[in-house]
Amino acid sequence: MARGKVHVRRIENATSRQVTFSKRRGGLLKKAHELSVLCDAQIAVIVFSQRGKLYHFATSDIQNILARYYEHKGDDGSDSYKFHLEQRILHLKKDVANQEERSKFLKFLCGNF
Amino acid sequence: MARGKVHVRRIENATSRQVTFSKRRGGLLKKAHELSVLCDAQIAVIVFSQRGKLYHFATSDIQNILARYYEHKGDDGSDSYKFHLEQRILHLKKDVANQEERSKFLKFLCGNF
DNA sequence: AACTATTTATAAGA
DNA sequence: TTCTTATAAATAGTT
Repeated sequence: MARGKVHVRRIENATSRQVTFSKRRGGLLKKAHELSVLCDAQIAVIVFSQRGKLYHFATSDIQNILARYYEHKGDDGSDSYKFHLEQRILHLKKDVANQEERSKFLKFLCGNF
Repeated sequence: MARGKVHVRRIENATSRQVTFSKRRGGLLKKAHELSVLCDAQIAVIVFSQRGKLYHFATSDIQNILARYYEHKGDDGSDSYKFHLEQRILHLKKDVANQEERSKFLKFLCGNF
C-alpha cells in the first residue's frame, strides 16, 4: 500500500510474505478492536499462519455466542451445529495437528470459563 | 482517520455509529481477504452488529480447523472444548436469540458439509 | 450515496 | 528485524 500498489495474490518470496504477514496481521487485529469499540459490535478474528501458528482477537461475548449456536437446529428442522461437528469429527480423527496450537485454540475458545 | 483523528471509544450518535459500522466492517473484511491471499493464511472473521446481524469472512479450511479442535483435550489433560461448551450450554439454555441470525450462523459454521 | 481532506496502514528501503 | 519514509488505502466529516 505504499511505494507500489498491491496486487492481491500470494507473495512468492517467503521472506516478504512473512514480513507482510506480520505487518498486516497486526493491522487486521487493530481494526477489529477499533470496530468493536467504536460501534459496539461483537467480533472474533482468528488467523492461522502458514505454519499453523494462531493469532486472534475476540470481544468477550463471542464465546457465549458460539456456545449458543452450538446446539441450535435450523428453523427448517435441519441438524444442529453439534451434529454436524460430530459427523465431521469422524472424518478428522486420524488427522494429526500441532499440539501446542491446539492447546492455545482450546484456551481461546473456552477462556476462563 | 480523515478530517479528524479517531478516538477509540463508542460513537454515541446512532446514525454516525451505523455509518461507521458499515464503512469499517467492509474495510475489515477486505483486509482479512487480502491477508489470506497475500500470505496464504487461514482466517475467519465474525462480526455481529448491535442488532445481532451477522457478517463474516472465512477461508474455506477454517471450518475443518474448528471441528478439529472441538474435542481436543489440553496438553495438561484439561477438559476439551466440547466439555466446556456443554457446561456452558447449561447456563445459556434459557436465552432467547434471534432465530434468523442463528440460522445464518449455523450455515456459516457448518457450510455445505 | 459521493466526495475529499486527512489520517492510517504499509511496501520498500535503510 | 526494527526503524524510516514515500505512497497507497481507508475513512471522518461533509455535501
